[in-house]
Amino acid sequence: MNTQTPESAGIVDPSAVLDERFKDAISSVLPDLPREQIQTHITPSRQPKFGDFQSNCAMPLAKRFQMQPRELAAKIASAIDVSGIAEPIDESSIAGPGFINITLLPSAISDALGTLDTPELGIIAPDAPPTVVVDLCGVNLAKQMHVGHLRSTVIGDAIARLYERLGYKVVRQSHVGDWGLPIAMVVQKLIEMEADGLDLNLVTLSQLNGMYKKAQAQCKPETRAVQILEKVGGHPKAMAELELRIENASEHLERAKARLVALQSGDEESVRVWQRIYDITMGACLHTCQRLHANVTDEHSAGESTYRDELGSVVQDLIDRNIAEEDDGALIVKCDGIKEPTIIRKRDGGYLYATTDMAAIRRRVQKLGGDILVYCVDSRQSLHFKQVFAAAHKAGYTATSDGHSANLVHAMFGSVMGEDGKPLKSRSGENLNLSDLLDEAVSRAAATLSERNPDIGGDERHQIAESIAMAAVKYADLSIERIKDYVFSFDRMLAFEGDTGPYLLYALVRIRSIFRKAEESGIDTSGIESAPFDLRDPAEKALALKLLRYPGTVEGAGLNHEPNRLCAFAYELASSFSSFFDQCPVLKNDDDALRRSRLRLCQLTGRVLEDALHTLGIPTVERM
RNA sequence: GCCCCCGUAGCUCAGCUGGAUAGAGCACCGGACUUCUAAUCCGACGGUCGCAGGUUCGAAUCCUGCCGGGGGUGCCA
Repeated sequence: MNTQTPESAGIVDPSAVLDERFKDAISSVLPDLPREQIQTHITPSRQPKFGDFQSNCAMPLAKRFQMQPRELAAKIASAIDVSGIAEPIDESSIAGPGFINITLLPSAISDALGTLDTPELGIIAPDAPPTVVVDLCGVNLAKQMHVGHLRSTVIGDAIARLYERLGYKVVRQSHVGDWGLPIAMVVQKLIEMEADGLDLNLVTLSQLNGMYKKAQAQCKPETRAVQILEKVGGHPKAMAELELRIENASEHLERAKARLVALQSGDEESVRVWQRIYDITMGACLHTCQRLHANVTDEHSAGESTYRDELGSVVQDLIDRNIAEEDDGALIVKCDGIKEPTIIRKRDGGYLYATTDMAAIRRRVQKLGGDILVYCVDSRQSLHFKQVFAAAHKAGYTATSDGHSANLVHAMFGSVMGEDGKPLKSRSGENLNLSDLLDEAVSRAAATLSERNPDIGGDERHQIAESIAMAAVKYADLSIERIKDYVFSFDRMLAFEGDTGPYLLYALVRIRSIFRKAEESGIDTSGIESAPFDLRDPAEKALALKLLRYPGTVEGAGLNHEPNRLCAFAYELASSFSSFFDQCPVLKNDDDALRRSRLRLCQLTGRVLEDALHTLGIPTVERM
């Protein structure tokens, strides 16, 4: 009953076949219309009563050729040959203003599922895969990761994984903030503390973070306070105290500036301390990335410091070719359509982050071979990237080796908000530390787990809780539209019910449980991957149709840099499976052929769900 | 001032290149566990898609204006 007919063998996506058949039909009805101009507008139907797919081609075509839409639809219906793929299409298939409803043949769905059921799950890599450089994570030296880094890391990694899944060549780049005055302040501070007996080998990132803040405070003159005091008339003692602090601040600042010069010129002691700061910071941050199941490692780190020898040549190059011009002592690049010029060198001769980003674009295109550059960075940087992208285009830094221009994308994202609607902060008003936040998610997950499933204990319980927590946090972050601010809520993301990471893991756990159970009961599952499909129940048909949308969804999510599309798919798939699980007995089924069909459907669903989760960077568990 | 982003059910969010009666989850109400993990399933309730125009067979989606919220805006990153 499931023999693949020659004409339907090899169908991955039925809508692709329907697309061809509709093009044939439309060509015969409208011979003057060039085939490559035909748009068949085939989409999955929203409601089962409208069939499985529909074509909305008749309305726009009728308009173009000044015909009645329903009349044209009728002509297409009588001309089309859907043999081997769908139920015959006739007048009764036409609905509303001219929708043509299509119901697939059961055999066509089965065949398509069979074609999907391969190691690559219907996703075919391009012959000549382009290179994508993904900018993500972007931690700063001497600072702990906070919620701001969560999104860049999680979304950036998901975008990278999507491209990898599509077969593109992916290069991750973490633009580490490891250069400049703030770092020099910490270096200076650390050198002073070391002189007082501090052992650098025992310093933690948390301590560095404190020093960073302290150093910044020490270098920040409180001139504003003096102005106010002068205005309202302050106590002489307070004035004296403040003036002393300003004096101290400028001393601290001078020492920091001197330290920066020393560091930049390669002074041995400065570099030694800087390296220690680097190691401490990256050790902790990369560990957090690992915990998040984000593929960000040492080899992906491309700190600002690595560009230090390129900044001068970039600036000189822009001057030589008259791309940049001097303005009020600064060096700027003007770009059409952007009012604000891009400043690439300050009046005092110093370089800015735009300069570094110009060098980074040049390296990423010309050295790393990037055809697409994706920046997964906060939306507040949108003007900056607009400027830098335009300046890089103007300078020709986006020219690829094959003569094309690289595509530069700012995959921006919104802020993480607290449940009060304000940016998420700790009780004391500081940025929320990311590893603390993850710890809390884990302990909440562990509490729920021991309540739901007390049988799981010890080490396994901890590991499962860790995975559930990461799945919850990451799914919450990935499943909403990137650009929007989102409200962070432990209660919602770890909820017992609903559209959450745990729900997806649970669906997978149930699938795995079926196979464990089958083994326990001695049910033979060997060769299940070639069992014929029998999709007699509406729930299994719905599940099958959902599965067929996987390759297209991954492509759409990847090329548009929108992981939330794949999240939505994963949720819908898990949901379809849950309905199926509820309505279609698998193991407790007397019909051996049907049981094998359903086992294969479970297996395929499990593979697709697992693949989707892996592509999103969400860990899975065996049981929960 | 100028520029960018957002505004969909009480709450949190979907809605792919304009397509049928705008969909989920939470909350609330009613059902389903001697049955493959009920962190589940099924049903009910719930919306002037910020407002007003425009484009057209058709607009949450595209265009213009306005209102509300957020962000950015020449020498920090």
